[in-house]
Amino acid sequence: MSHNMEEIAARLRGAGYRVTPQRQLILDAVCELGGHVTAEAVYESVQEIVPSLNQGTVYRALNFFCDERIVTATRQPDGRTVYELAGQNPHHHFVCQVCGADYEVSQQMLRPLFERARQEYGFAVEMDHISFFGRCRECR
Amino acid sequence: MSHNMEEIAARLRGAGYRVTPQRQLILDAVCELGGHVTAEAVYESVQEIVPSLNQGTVYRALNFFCDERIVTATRQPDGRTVYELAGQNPHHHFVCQVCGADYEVSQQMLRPLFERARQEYGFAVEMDHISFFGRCRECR
DNA sequence: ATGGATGCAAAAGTTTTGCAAAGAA
DNA sequence: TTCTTTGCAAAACTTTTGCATCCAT
Repeated sequence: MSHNMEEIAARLRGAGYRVTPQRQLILDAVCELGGHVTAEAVYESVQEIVPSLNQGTVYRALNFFCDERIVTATRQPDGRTVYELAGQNPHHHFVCQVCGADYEVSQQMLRPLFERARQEYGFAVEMDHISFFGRCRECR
Repeated sequence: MSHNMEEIAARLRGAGYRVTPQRQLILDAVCELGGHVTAEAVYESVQEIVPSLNQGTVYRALNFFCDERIVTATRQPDGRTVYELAGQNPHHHFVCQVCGADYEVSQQMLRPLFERARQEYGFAVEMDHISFFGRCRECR
């Protein structure tokens, strides 16, 4: 998956935000590292290019991108937050707790569950990026 | 929901663990506070009875009970961990992000999803206590 | 030039841990 | 008595924040 920086940059500038080299680097890192990435991994990655780039900046940028729906954040059971480029359509994950294998799951697959939640409880699930942890075929 | 301390105590002793007043108090607190409880809330609760009881002890006891499958832990989006007495049968939650309303959801309701995960991906979901966040009927 | 973003460092918030003392079995 | 658990305090870990400076627009 990749991101179109031109388009994103235009949108951010239009909203009064600024497109800085730091933000671009950080978004590139999220993209290139792929899958679920920790803030720590992003920090280490961008620091190889610009050693002066600060951890606080990484967190602020990641939170900013989350607010702007450019990336999504997921809390893992271990307490850390992982980030991922937000695709055009929401999706979810099956993540193997043993080997880390990561299967992307379409929103459609959860629809029956969400539909039942709405019908039986009047409850609207508002999570657009759920990770289900378990074991993959190889690790069972 | 309640817990049978006699039974739990016997099992723990049988496994070589010790049943201390602190552990009993902490388990009572999880039970009486009901629903999803933070370690902080447990700490405050037990401290009213035994002011010298330490925070570290609370965390150690809660982790211990999790290991023993006597309570379950859930990471919230805000980063805190909430605990709950583990029922005899696993269940899940719909939690309203606005008012905190908490609907218990049977394992059965998630079974079709888990079944598809197994069939289509060979993936075995191993979460026995998932919280889905969203909005309840009243808060929509 | 203007005000949003960064760097730096300190702090906040939650959870863990080393160690000596206490206490359950 | 033995070995687990507690209390205490310090630390670990992730994330946030105040403020002066910098820089994208």
